[in-house]
Amino acid sequence: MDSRSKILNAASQLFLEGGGSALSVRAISKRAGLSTIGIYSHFQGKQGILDALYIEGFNLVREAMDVVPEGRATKAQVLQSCLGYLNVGEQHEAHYRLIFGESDAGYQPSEEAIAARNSAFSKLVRVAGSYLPDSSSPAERRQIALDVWAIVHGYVSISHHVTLSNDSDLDWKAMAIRVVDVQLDAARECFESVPDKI
Amino acid sequence: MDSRSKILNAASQLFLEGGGSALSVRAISKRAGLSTIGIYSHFQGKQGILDALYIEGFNLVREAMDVVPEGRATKAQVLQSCLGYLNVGEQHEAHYRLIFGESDAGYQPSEEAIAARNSAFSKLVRVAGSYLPDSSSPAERRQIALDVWAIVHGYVSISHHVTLSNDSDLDWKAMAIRVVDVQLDAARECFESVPDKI
DNA sequence: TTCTAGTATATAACACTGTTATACATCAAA
DNA sequence: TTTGATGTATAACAGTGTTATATACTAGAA
Repeated sequence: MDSRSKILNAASQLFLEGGGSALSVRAISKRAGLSTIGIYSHFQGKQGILDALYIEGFNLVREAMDVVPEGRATKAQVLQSCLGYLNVGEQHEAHYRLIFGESDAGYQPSEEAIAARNSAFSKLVRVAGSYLPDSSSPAERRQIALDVWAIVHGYVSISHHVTLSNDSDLDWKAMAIRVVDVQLDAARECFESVPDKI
Repeated sequence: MDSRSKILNAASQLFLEGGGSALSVRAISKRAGLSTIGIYSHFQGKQGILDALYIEGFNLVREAMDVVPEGRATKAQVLQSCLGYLNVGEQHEAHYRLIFGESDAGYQPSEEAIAARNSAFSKLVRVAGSYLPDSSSPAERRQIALDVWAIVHGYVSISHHVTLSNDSDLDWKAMAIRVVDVQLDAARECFESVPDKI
């Protein structure tokens, strides 16, 4: 295995084990059995490592939402896609926190990393938008996608920061799905009302 | 002015100017014209400084939502309270990011800080819950409050991390209010349906 | 007034962080 | 064999939070 792969593997391991605070340059190089210098020759320092993990995180999100076929989608399919997002937020907390700047206050995603983020959002736009009538504009599709994103992200983020209640049976993922469900209905009513009246 | 106040003022200034990354122990003490040691005698180190700012942040949120009188509230009043929350997210970004762990990955709020958070959430429960019928249970009130919190937080958080669109006229606060509006109607219908059928 | 106790402040150091200048080793091509 | 380039290691620099030690100052008692 080449040094670049060794470093990336070591970084992923440490990140999964201890989150962003466990990701020091020296810890990575020690785990990889190499010197610190490789992180600066193979990557652009710690920024490069974080970029790689950031991209990995958004790829997880994009793949988790990728359960809807091309063309029109049913509401159940859209909600399934949201559930995929919520599962990533639950199961890959470290990656998710990195995406929203909770792992390293100084980290700013590179252009490539932002491209990965936009790619995931495009997926969301297509999925959420595919529930709207064919007459809907791109702006309307982006609108509903942004609404869905804000809602599911809100629940994921709060679930990470607050022990939600004494009742451990409180299912925040189901709550998020229910809110999205209501919102999808509202959006469809709103956007369909005009054509219906013709 | 005593040393404790000097330190807290200096910390607030630096935090507002440059966010969490500008908050180093040495920078605070330099700004305050004192030695670093005061931060450890008057506060519990950097943790203590962050606690003070964390509490300040949640007090801002609680006060911003405090526009609803005791007893039953109109929907407009609830939405006004949400707008207060959204304004804090917009105007006090540094405090808001600290609350959600985006300023210092290692920071864990103390008991006192968590009490301030719970106090703000209690306010939200009372406000959002006051829109429900009197027959609603405490669990239902906490439920709708958590929904509202997740929604408004979702928009605030995303507005901090993504340049939302090419269209700068995209008003994410109005979007959040609209989603909360829809959700309040849905919740009221849901909880009122049973008594209606009696 | 002088001595003492206790508190507040300052200095310097420790262990850590990301980063980089320098030096060394390895290997392919001339 | 020599040259050049590439990859790696060591050590250092500037920064971080923290703390042990030493100093100053102030209040109260003899």
